[in-house]
Amino acid sequence: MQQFAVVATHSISQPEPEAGSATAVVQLVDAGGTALIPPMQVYGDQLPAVVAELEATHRPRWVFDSVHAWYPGLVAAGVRIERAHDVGLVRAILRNAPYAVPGEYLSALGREPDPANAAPAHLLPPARVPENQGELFSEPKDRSGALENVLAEFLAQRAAVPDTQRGAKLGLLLAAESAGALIAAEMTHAGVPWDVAEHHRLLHEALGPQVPAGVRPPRMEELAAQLRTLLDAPALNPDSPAELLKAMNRAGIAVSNTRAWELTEIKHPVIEPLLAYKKIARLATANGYAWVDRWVHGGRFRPEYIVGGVVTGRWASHGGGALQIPHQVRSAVRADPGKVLVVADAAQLEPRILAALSRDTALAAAATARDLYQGIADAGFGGDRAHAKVAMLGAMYGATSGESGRLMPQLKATYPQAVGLVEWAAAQGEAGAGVATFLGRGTPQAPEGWLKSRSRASTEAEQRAVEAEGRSRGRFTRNFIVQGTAAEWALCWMGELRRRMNAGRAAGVDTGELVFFLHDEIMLHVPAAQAQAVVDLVHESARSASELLFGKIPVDFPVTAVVVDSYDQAK
DNA sequence: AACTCGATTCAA
DNA sequence: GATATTGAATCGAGTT
Repeated sequence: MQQFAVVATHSISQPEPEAGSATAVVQLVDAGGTALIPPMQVYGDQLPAVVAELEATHRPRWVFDSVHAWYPGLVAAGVRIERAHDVGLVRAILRNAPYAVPGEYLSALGREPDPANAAPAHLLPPARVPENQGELFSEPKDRSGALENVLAEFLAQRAAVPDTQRGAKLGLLLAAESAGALIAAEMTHAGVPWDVAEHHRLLHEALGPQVPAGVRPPRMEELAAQLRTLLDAPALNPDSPAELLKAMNRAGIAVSNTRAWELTEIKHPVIEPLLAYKKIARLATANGYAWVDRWVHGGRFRPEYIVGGVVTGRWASHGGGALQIPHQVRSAVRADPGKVLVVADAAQLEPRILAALSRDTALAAAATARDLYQGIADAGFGGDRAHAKVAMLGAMYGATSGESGRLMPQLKATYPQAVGLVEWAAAQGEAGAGVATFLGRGTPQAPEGWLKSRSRASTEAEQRAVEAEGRSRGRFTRNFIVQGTAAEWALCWMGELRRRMNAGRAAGVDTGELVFFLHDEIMLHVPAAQAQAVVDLVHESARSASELLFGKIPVDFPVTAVVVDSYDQAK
């Protein structure tokens, strides 16, 4: 019989014997919500011990209003749990899930504003400060955090998942999302191993000796002086695009912006030092000494992951720019002595996802090639891989013009099912309708009055604007089904991997830690002796995730996994 | 002083 | 006339 352990700050119906001193309450229930043991009042910092005990004896699925609020404290105390249900994350999915059972719960969700449309997550106050064990589990004791309410919403959420094939997929999504929240907390706790000395060395190499904050590093200052001379602008601040643009125009360089990739086209003595300046300026401001001081502690970079933070279901992140660790500094991501990094990524995940989604047998056949784009090239582009790739990316992103747009008919002729699916998704979006991922994560509702404003446009400029907006939403829905389903695949991949690593650990093998995740790429920090075993788990998990999602279909989802000492050695 | 916005560059 | 998706983060420059 499946059991659930609900964790909350307090209980309404079971006032504490010693008022004000209990810091949490835990209730074990069955699938119908019936209590299996009396609710347990937890005092002081005893929650980790209580959770560890129940996990060992009952192995329940843990129900939290927010895993992000509760689990980091448990992980810090050395406690891990196998399964969870994150009421908040599930609420966010059900709000827009087209296959959910309509009813009172969904209606209630529909009546309140979607927080996803509110302020970005990083602007909201942090849910919890995992610094002080004593205060760790003392939330304000409002009704909304009460155990009865968490349990009631949990049961409503279970009831909202229909007992159908679609419901099974939705249930998988909800479980995977919650598992993701556990993984996110564990990864933040583990941290990316970061070699500060190596980072400082490469900064010194590129920028010159370290200077106080606010002072321009020596190599940048030298280049700035060159730029001032070459542009005959003695007061130029090259950090100001506006000033730079004016100075360049004055020097007879006809540009309308100062973007690096456009400057590469221009022949002028100033271009080379300018590009050099931009390159190291970016390094200094985004990942320089200040970045290391602020974000690397105890040899670990610990970004916070925001599960489901992107509409498509991808993760967002906060702190240190974890979604954009530049290749320039990846040599500083270095395994501890005796350990190695296992870096794995899913090769050409999104087009393979499209093949599976659309059941396009021709595209599936191309996907049996190790290099999918070469497979497409050989099938319909005369072996021209570059053309095949831009055409495919264009189909998934919604390119209408340029080379990619011109290649679209050719691609559609070869893969009518696949291209037809993304075109259908785009049409849905343009018509103001929504679409859903394979497991059933739906797009948010188009803004109120969106269609109305389309028909009400009077002037020609207004008309053009609403048409552009419609196409924009079409590109969004077109990409949503692919990016969102790819995110589901990645979530299942990690979930499967975590399960196997936990099993290994339970059997006494140190399988190391997941330390980083980025869309279709994972990094593990593992004892060198276990590297090959972990690589095997990574591959096994990918196969398992593919079957978990799609069943047995003729589409391969190969992953590459390499064992390295530092991140720059991976691909 | 704090906030907002555009420009830019980084990532998958 | 042209337009590809999703993000994070920093800076300068203008605003409140």
